Amino acid sequence: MHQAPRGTADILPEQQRDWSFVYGTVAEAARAFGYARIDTPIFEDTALFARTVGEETDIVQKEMYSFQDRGGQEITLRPEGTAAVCRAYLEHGLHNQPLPVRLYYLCPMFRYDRPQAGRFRQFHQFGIEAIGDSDATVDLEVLQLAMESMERLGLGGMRLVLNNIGDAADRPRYVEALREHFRPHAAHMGRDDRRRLDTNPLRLLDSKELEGESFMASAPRSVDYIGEEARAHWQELLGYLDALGIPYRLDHTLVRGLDYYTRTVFEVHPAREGAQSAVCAGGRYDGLIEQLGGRPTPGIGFAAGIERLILNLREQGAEPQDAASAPLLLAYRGERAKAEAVRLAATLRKGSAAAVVVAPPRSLKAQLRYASALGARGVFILGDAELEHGTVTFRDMATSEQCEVPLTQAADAAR
RNA sequence: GUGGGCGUGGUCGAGGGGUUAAGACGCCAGGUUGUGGCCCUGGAGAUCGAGGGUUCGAUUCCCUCCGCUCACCCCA
Repeated sequence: MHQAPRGTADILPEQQRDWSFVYGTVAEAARAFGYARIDTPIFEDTALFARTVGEETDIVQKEMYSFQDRGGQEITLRPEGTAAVCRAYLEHGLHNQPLPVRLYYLCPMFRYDRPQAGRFRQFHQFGIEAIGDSDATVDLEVLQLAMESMERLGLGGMRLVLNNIGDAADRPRYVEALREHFRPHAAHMGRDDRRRLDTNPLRLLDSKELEGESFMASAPRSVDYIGEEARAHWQELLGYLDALGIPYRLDHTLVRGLDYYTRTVFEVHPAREGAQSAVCAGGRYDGLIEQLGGRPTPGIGFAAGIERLILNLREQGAEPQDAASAPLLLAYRGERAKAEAVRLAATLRKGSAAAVVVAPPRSLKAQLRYASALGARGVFILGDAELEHGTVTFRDMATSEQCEVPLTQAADAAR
C-alpha cells in the first residue's frame, strides 16, 4: 500500500473547514491592509535560494529539495517565499507601481526536515511582503498585520518578540565583537557551534546548547552596534508600538535563520511556549533586492505557518462554524424512476443546490438511511406513483414532512 | 543527523508462545409489502508493519529494517 511521503499530509474533507477558515481569514486581513495576492512557482532555480537565504544556513545546507530537471537545470522546491516574491518583483518591474508594493501569498513550502508536531516537509505559509519603502511606519504596518491576523483567527495571547540586527554595513563590526566575545569559550562548544563561530557567529546567540552559559548573558547586543540611521528608524518604530499600546518584548538573541535579514526581525509566539512555537516570523531585508540585481530597494515581510496556526486553533478549541453543505438526495424505485432522478438532479444542480443520486439501487429504507447519514436536507422520492402523476415526493428530513409536487416545481419544494 | 515512545480489520482498541484474535465506531443488509435518524439481528472486513532468528509451534520472545510519533538541532 502506498503512503503519503514522510512529512506530507493529506488534508481530508473534515479538515477543509479549518483550512478555508484560516486561508479566508488571513487573506481578508491582508486585503484590509492593502495587500494583493501573488503566486509564484513551486520551484525556482536553486541559485535563487542558495544565494539569498544563505549558503551557511541550515535551510540551504540540509533542507532543500533540490534536483536536476531533464534539461539539466538545477531546480529547488521553494523552501520559503521571500526570495521568490522579490524575484517576481524584479522580473515584472513591479517597482513601477506606487511604493511600497504590498503583496501576500498562500502556498506550500518544502523543507527536508525530520517531521514532528507542527513541522512538515511540505507545509503551507501565509506570507506578506512590503517592498520599496524603508519607513518605520511600514515596519509597524507589517507587525500590525501579523498581530491582526492572529486576532482575526481568534488566537489569543500571541506575543510579539522583536530585535534589531542592524544594516549590512553594521554587521562586520558586530560579528567581530561576537567572535571576540565567544572565542575564549570555544572549548565549551560543540562542533556545530565552533563552526558557527567562524561562519556565522550570529547564530551562536540562539544556540540552544549554549543557552544558560554564563557568557551568553554578557554577549554583545546587536542594538549596540547599529548605525545612526538604523537606530533612528528603530527608535521610531518602538515609539509607534508604545504609542499604539502594542505589547512586545525585546529579545537580543533573536537573529533568525536566513541571511538576508537586516534591522527589524521578529517572531510571534503563542502563550503556551513549546517546541516550534513560532507561528509567524519575519523581518526587514533591505539588501535583498539589490543582491538579486535590482536597484537598492528596502523590503520587509513575514511568513506564518498555516499548520501551526491550525494546531493552535485546535488547542484553543476554537471551532470555526461553517454549515457543511447539506445536499438534497434523489431516491427512486425502478429504472424509469432512476432516469427521472438523474434528470431532476441535473436541474437542481443548475439551480445551485447540491444534489446526490443514490448510486446503487437499494431499498427505499436503505436510501433514506443513506440520506440521513449524508446529512441530507431533504429527499426527493420518485416511484411508480409519482411517474404516473408527473410528480415527485419531497421529504424534509428535519421535520419528516412530505408533500407531492409537480416535477416542474421540485426546486421550489426543496426551499 | 541524534534520542525516546509506538506499529493488531477503514478508525479506535483489548489480548497474548498453540485462541474461531475481543469489543466499540463506521460500513452493508434485514426487522414483510415505497420511508431515515433510536433499537434489535445478521454480514463483510486483519497474511496481528516487513524480513530473518529462537521454538514442535510466533501475531505474542529476539534481531534487523521500514513506518508513525514526540523531542533535540533548526525552523513557519
